[in-house]
This record gives sequence, structure tokens and C-alpha cells, in this order.
Amino acid sequence: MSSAGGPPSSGAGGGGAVPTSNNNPNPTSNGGGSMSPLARSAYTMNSMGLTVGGMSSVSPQAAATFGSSVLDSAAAVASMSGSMGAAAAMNSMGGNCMTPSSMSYASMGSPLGNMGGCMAMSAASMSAAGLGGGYGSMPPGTRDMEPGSPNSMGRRGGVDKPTTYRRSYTHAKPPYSYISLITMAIQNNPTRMLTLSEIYQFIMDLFPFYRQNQQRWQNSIRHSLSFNDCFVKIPRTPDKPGKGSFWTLHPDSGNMFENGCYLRRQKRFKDEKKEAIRQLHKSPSHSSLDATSPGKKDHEDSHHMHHHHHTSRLEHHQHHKDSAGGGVALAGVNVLSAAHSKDAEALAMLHANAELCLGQQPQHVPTHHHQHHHQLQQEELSAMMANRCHPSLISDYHSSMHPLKQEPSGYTPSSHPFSINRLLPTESKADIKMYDMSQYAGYNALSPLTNSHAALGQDSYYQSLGYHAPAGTTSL
DNA sequence: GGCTGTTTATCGGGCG
DNA sequence: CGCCCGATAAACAGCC
Repeated sequence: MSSAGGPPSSGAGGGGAVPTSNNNPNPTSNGGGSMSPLARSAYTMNSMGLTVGGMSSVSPQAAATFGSSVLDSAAAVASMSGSMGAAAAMNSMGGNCMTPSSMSYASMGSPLGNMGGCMAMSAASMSAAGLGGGYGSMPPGTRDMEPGSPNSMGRRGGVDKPTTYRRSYTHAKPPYSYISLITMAIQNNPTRMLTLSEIYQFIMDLFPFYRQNQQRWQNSIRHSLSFNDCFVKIPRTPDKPGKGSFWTLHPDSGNMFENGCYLRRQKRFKDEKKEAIRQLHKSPSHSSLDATSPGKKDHEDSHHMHHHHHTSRLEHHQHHKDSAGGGVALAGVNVLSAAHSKDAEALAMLHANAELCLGQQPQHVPTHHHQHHHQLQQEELSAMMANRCHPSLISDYHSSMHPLKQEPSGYTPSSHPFSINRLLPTESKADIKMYDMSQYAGYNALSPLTNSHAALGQDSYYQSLGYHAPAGTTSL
């Protein structure tokens, strides 16, 4: 690319956390009406004033309220944003993910950003702070200005006075990476599998920002799905005709956002097997496997040629942490080995899974189990999924990341303020609607997922598994 | 043809 | 400063 992607004017080119959406080419190709009154109200809710105050003391009950469907997502989102601060602070994990950028988001629009310090509060309040502060300040109609437009909000470079960027970012880009968003979407679905279009829908339902420039971000979503090993494509079964495959999370992807940072993972999840394949493809010397190779898979390297050793580095990273950790679970690995012991464990792991994905503390990854267990690969996953069962459910990887496991530091995933466990119920919250959460965060109250999964509460999911509620395991 | 997926290429930013 | 991650663009292939 000569000219490297062209003039920045179009916002082309990468970068960064603050993308910029120029004009909205196709504002609502899909959205028709997706903007429910609820959504509006949500938007209207301004910066946290609302919530923070009111919810500061979110009772368990309240928490429970957020447990379902969209709410979950909202909660998840909220928690994500909240965790940006909370997680970092609470767990001293070293995860300072409070990068300037995230901070800026959090603080955007209001002093609340500083709440990071107060995160002692409940997740809900946090979320409110985070989301409300970040987005939600403006009524829907006012979205004239492009939220991340360079001009409007100059980047963190401090280009502009902090005062300028304030509110009005109704549709500011959410402080979540696409990977986070996808994870959120998948996790939010009871089946833990979503089609591409459902992922799109989830995102748009939750974040108005993404109702614009769909072409652009959807391309990115697709790229993320394909490019990141943490997402696994599950072919559609004949009995379920439709378009596109299902996407799920790799059972070993575990907690990609361990530090509560949803903009950037500390490490990119790598499926060792796939990685190995890539390596093979790229290194001519080993054509051991197939001569038929198309030779396209090296993309990882070609993509990041400069850091092809990253893998080792990453592992190194991980191991390091693990060892430090002490004890807990590994992120996965032996998957098939215990594939039979589902039940309670399954749920447990289910939790873990959610937990991990939504942001919890670092688990330990047993440094070297990979070689033996990484067997569960796509085919297997596919097979499992074909049965509508998420691999994670079957896999015993739960054993590795058991939710019950305590963090060495005393922190447990369950204890994580934004832990999904906390949000999960104790009872049926399936009926809860977004309006409930409208107070939750400015961002979510949107239309409930129209998708079926939305209708299903997570508890439903659990129930379907024969599990009632993560009661004991959770602090709830 | 449009959607879904994959792959390549770049750029920008964060972090050690 | 180099490595790595994420965002974005875009070419392409396959499928419905």
C-alpha cells in the first residue's frame, strides 16, 4: 500500500482505539426501529448521575436483575467497563489496564471516570459510571456529530481541551475491542454460539455506535473472527439450515481479558494446533503434513512478520503468570479427557467460561499441558457443537478453570465485582427486561435482543443443563 | 449478487 | 525502541 491506506481523511487506516467514524454512510440499514423507547430512555439517562447514585448499593437482588439476556450483555458490558477500573484496582494483579485510553473513555464526559478509585462499589454502579459516563449522555436524536471523529474528539494526544470532548458522545465508540464485543455476544447467548449476523445484531442492539458505518466495523468483526484463534467456527448442521456458520469461543481461550482490560488483551490467544499448522505451512522445511497445502495459512506471520516469535513470547508470558499464580486453574487444556463428566462440573466450567471471557482474573495455565490435550480442535468442536453443546460444556477444561478455585490472591472469579456469577441469578430473571437495566447503564437499555437467545435467560441455559443456579459457587 | 470467511497489508497505540 | 495487539481496508473465494 503505497500511501498506506490512503488519506486519513476517510478515517481509513488503522488504528487505534479511537477510530473515528466519519459520516454515517448507511445509518440504519438494519436498524429500523431498533431504537426502542427504552433505548431512548437509556440514552437520556445521563451520565451517571442516575445510576451511580441510585444504584450505588446494588443489592444482590438488583444484581440478579441484570442477569438475563440482554441484561446480561448489558451487565457484561457494564462490568467490562467497570472492570477496567475495578479490576485493575481490586486485583492488584498487575493488570493495570487502566491505560490512558481506557481512562479517557471512562472519564469521558464526566468526572466519574475517576471513579476508578471508588470501584469498591458494585458492578452496577460501576457500569453505570463507565457506560453512562462514556456514552449515554446524549439523547438519541442528537447524534449528529460523529463520535469518534477526529475532529470532534481529538485523540488522547491531549490535543484538545478536555472540556471539549465531554458528553455528546452518545454514540461514542464503546471501550471494547471487537474481540471483546464478540466474546460478549457469544457469552450472552445461552448456547454460546452465534452466527455472524447475530453477532452483528447483538452489537448493534447494545451499542448505537455500531449502527453506523456497518460496512466498516462488520468487516472488522469478520476479520476478528477469522483471525483470532479464540473464535471457532462451527458448521451448521443440516437440521439447522441457515446462513453462515456458528461461532463460539475456543474452550481454551479462557480469560482473555484477565486484567479487566477490554481494549487490549495481554496476550493473544493462540490455538497451539493451529499455530503449529501455520508454522508448518510457513516453514518449507516441514511439509510433513501436507503437500497439498495452499500455503495461505501463514498469514499470522505474514501479518505480523515482525513478531513471529511472539508465540513463544506469549507463552512465556503466560507461563510466567501462571507460575506466579499459584494455583488455580489452567486455562484449559485437557479438554476431551473428561468430556464425560459434565453435569455440575459442566456448569461450573460454564461459569468459568463466562467468567473467563467476561473478565476475571488470571487463571493459571498449567504450563505444559498443551501438548497432550490440545487435541480438541475444530473438528471436535464442530462435532460437539453439532450436538448443540458447547465444547466448553463438555470439555472438562472446567477442571482447569474451575470457578470455585480461588485466586491465590484471594480473588476469585466469582468474587470479581463484575463477575458474571454475581450477575447470574439465583432465580429466574429470564423475564427481566432491559428496561430494568435501563437504569443500569446508559448504553444498554436498548432493544432487547430480538434474537431468540435474547429471550433465553442465562439461567435458562443453566437449567437446560440441569443446573439451577450457581448459587454456592457464587457469592450470591 | 450479497453474505460469509479468509487472508494480506498497514497503521497507530500501549507496554516493557 | 521494538514487540505485540487491535483497527481498518481490501482482495478474494465459496456458498446460498
